Amino acid sequence: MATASTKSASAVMQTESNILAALEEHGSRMTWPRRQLAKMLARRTESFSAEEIVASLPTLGRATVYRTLRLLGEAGVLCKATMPDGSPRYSLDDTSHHHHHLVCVGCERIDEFRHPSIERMLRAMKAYIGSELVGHRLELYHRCTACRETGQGGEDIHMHGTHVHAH
Amino acid sequence: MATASTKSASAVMQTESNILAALEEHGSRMTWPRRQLAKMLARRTESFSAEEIVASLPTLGRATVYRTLRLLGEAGVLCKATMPDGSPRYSLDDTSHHHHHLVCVGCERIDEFRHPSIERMLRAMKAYIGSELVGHRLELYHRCTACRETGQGGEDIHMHGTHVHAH
DNA sequence: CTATTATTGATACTGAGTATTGACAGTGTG
DNA sequence: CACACTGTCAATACTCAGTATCAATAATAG
Repeated sequence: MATASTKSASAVMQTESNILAALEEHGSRMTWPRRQLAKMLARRTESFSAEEIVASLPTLGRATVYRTLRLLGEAGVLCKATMPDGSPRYSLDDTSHHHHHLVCVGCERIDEFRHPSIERMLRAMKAYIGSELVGHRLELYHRCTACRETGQGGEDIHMHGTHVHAH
Repeated sequence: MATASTKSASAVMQTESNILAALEEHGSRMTWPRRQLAKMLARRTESFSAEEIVASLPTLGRATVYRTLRLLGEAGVLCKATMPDGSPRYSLDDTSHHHHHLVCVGCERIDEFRHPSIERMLRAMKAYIGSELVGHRLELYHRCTACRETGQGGEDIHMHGTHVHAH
């Protein structure tokens, strides 16, 4: 378990070779730009935006970065979470199983978690809604213990209609 | 209850004067552009994008449209939901109470709902997560009965890493 | 080694807004 | 009613988060 900030969520470290292996398994060719990206991503411990990656690898084209991030998502080693303001943020992780995001509004750390109460809720909703449920989106926003201690992320959460609910 | 597509969710109709009253109550001045917008929105029964409104009211500036949509959100008569692909969609509704969105992937209709199992789940998560929960985001995607009958929205839901989970 | 096919980067585009700014309009007070 | 004081306006330009196009090139299969 890599995180000290919560007792419940985990963030699986991915190594460069891990990432490349996943890509290969997913049926992608092994290219220099992809190796560059894997190397760069493996070094990151925090979440990041796509543009940060674009900027930090100026020899790669934008399209390549975005394409590869999508591939990594499909390959199950990268996830894309939505911040309270709606902006996307990526993070390396084992995304091959069903899970949800626990996002810190202070440091933007993204953890994954699972909890039976969620599956239970989804089953209840499935029964309640008359029609065919085809998907769902759930993110929980919190202030991790580290951020609470340092006072990070204490500002009001900007939810201007985006339907991020306080409480 | 306005909808026939599900038995559980409701879409409250808002009239032009309703909308303007909410704006006024929220402390906004009564201006011609806002009246235009209210009139236009009151006619819409389906969800819409901000750009659709910008295009359909060419005498108003973009900024005015976006600003006013935000105000309407704050005033509790408009909500902004996130589609499976991450794009935002607006819909008139009574958003003054805590609720979530039930979005049809066929016709993009947005309904609001509430269910005790969700509150129960959130309470459980609050206890489970060690840290301070500050917000959450939840949307359910479904195919409404009308769309199932007409075969709309049967295509695969594009969730390319956005963490919209099937099942 | 060669043919096939995936991949690349450049460029330009879309969608969804936000920032800036000078002009103008609504309103509250005298 | 006049005036000042803000709130609001439209235009413009900008950001961020991608996607589309496409000709050139690289990876791999046979």
